[in-house]
Amino acid sequence: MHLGNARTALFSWAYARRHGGQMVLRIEDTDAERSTQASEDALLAELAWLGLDWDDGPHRQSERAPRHAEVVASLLETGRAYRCICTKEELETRKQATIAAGGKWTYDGLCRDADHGEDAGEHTVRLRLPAEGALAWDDGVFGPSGQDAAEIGDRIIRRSDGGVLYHLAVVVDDLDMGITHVIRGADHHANTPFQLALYAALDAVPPQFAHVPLIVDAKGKKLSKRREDASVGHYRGEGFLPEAVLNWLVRMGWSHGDQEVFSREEVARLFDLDHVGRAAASADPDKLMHLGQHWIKSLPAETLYERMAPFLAAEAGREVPRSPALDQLLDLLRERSHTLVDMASRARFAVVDELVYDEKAAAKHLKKAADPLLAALHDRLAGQDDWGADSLEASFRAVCAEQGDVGLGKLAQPVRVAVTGSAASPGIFETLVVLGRERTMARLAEALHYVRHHAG
RNA sequence: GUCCCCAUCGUCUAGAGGUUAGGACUCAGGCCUUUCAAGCCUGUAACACGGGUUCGAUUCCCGUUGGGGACGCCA
Repeated sequence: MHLGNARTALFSWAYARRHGGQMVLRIEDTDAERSTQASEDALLAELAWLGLDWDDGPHRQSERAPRHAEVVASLLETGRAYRCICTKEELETRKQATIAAGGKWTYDGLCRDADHGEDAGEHTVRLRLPAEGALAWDDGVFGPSGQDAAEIGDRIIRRSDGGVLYHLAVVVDDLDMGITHVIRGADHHANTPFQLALYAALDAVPPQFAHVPLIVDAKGKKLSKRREDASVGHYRGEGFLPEAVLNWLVRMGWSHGDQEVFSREEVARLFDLDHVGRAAASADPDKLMHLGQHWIKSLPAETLYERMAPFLAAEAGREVPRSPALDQLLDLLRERSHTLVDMASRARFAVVDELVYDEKAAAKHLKKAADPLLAALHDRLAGQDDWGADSLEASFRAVCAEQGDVGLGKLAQPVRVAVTGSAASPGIFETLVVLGRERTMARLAEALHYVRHHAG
């Protein structure tokens, strides 16, 4: 699911929730080429992941083909639509000629009054637009909008293969499903007048339309569907929390004063079309990073474990059961992680058996100079009963004092590399507590061996 | 090309005639400190341009420029 679609879905959902309405999910799959079962499954999965639920559906537009055909037939019957036998090639030729002559092209109406019948051979069906008058509406975001009917021209509503076009299908479906509010991307703003003509031809009252500005890339261009970072699934895979992605999306184009952080519930309570802006917004990955961290920090321990479990398992190569020590570790890590992937890699040292030292970290901290410090600490801890953070700290400080009154860092860094393999981790005492006595002692011994045999 | 839309820090935005133009992200510096973060403090940084209207325009109007969208027998 594209970021733009996701945000549109979010706004629609929020609007419905805020106003006590019903959210209807309809999949517009009349283009068989682009609509696959896989794409539909992905869409539903992403919606669920974001926590956006619906009250009705999913409906598939493709299943309503008979109804669409029926409506076209009745439009033909009443003369509000007509058969057109102009071929694509003829149309293209006339269009180019018109443009070359400096004119503006809309369908020239050649078949408009020709009254072609069912026996016309291969033909399309066009909607007959009023010769004059405006097709106007009051947009929920853009305000008064509209275009003269004469500028639009009679457009095709049924292809020569009998399939119906999107514009006809949406209008019929929205009418049949009793849709009262349509919130969609601003790329549809210019399509709305034609759809209004369709409502008029059907003697129906159109719903309220609100067009939300597009999401563009860093260069200001419309997000291409081919860009992998334009999809919700991409961020999900990166380990971002759905809470973060939703928060990120809702702030593109919508604001609520100075508030930056919104839970799904708050969005449902506060969302408002009045504060949707009109300018396109570009998606800023840095902001997502920040929100990612914020939401990881905010999750309850239990939820955090549930979200982390698959990422932890991937890192460890096995299921990692929840335990008090793991919860403690996750708590230490949540402040410094932007994504679940990030956090899992930081937790790696505690869930694997074989530690691999980060090359640079080992070169810098596991040097000969660390030997006496590490050895003294190892001996001292071997005789220590209390494995609490406070006693560990006392031991560290005692070793530093007796080894020439060195700074704590001189000891802490080598130990950090020894037990986590990395030069960066949570506080060293907490880290040792989480790791437990046995593994700490083993890793200290290994590091000592490394210092004596590999270090330069 | 035609029609439509948009325009406040690099980015997301607040602002709806009178503000030291606010917040957030990013960036820089500082504090804290056993590392990495987090947190706290400070700083850099914006009303595209030109005309009006007005005692007074970021705010209203017009134009210019720039950007975007739509112009399909796609959705």
